[in-house]
Amino acid sequence: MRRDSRLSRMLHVLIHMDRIEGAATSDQIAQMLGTNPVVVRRTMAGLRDDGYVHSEKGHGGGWVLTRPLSEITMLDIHRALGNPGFFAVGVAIDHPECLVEQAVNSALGSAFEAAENLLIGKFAAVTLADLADDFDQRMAQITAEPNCELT
Amino acid sequence: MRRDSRLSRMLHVLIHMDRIEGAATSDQIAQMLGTNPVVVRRTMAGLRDDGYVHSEKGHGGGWVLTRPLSEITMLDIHRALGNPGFFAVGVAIDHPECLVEQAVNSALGSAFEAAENLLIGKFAAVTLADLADDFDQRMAQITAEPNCELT
DNA sequence: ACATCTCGCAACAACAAAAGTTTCGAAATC
DNA sequence: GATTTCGAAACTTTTGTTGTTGCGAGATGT
Ligand code: FES
Ligand code: FES
Repeated sequence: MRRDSRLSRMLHVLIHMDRIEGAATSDQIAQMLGTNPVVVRRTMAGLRDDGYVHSEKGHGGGWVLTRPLSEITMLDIHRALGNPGFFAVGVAIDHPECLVEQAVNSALGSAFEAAENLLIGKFAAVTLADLADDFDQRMAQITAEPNCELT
Repeated sequence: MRRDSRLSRMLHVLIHMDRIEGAATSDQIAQMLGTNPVVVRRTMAGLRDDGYVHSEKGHGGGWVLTRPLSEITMLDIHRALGNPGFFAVGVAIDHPECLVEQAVNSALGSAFEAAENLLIGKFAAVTLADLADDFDQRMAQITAEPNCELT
């Protein structure tokens, strides 16, 4: 089953945005992500609606962060993307009145609920500033050459 | 994103199989699941390969359990279905050498790993006999009328 | 003013994965 | 030998995502 990588991509983008001068255009971001600008706008629309970024038209326009990375958690971005379900596996509801199905789905459901709560807790605990710090540490260790337009 | 409900369905089926006389045909199971026999065979093939069920051809043939429910865990069935990934959300690998991406994916990856371990632990701890017991308790509480061929 | 850049939005096309269907064959029972 | 039932391959349908195209609106530069 194909995986939704929007969260990973958006986190990546936002941290880069924090490090560059001025605005990043949808085109630049699209190239960085190996996709096209319309997809970028579609994805970032959620972040804009939730107030994490702002978009500006015209010359020198594009996307800018509207608040410091320290005030955005991974969970915030997940929510801004529409709070998509984390799981590719779920319960079947073929016979809602069947007690076997109920017993099975209750066991499955509580396991997934526990896993989801764990994920939510972990995501809420990490700000983008934490990720940026992690990046700095990695950068300090090995001085690697970034290979794309946005450094 | 569409969810894989094979695990839920197979657990449901196996517990029913334990309660009926003789073999259950792919056709019967398909009706119970609201699908068709070919899909059932496809899905159950994994369980057969891992030795949880046996299939017999010809008159009176079909599927039978090859071991007691107490010796099968939810995790066993998940594995028998090809050990599909639990998550619908995953990391993007657009620029493997980008340290920002690495930092992001490390944070995401460790969260998913923890959640997956939690799920595996929970699934391994529940046998199908446990689910059947849960069913019995539900049955004892409310005496409901089963509505399908397999009671 | 006018050209250019950039986002916003909607409609459409392309693609991929899962599920469902059809068809044939093989083995077991009646 | 007829019938039941699984096994497997090929094909179609469905569904959701992603990518594309096209037009319009707002902002900036000349
Ligand atoms: S995409 Fe992260 S360095 Fe270019
Ligand atoms: S499907 Fe569970 S009772 Fe019929």
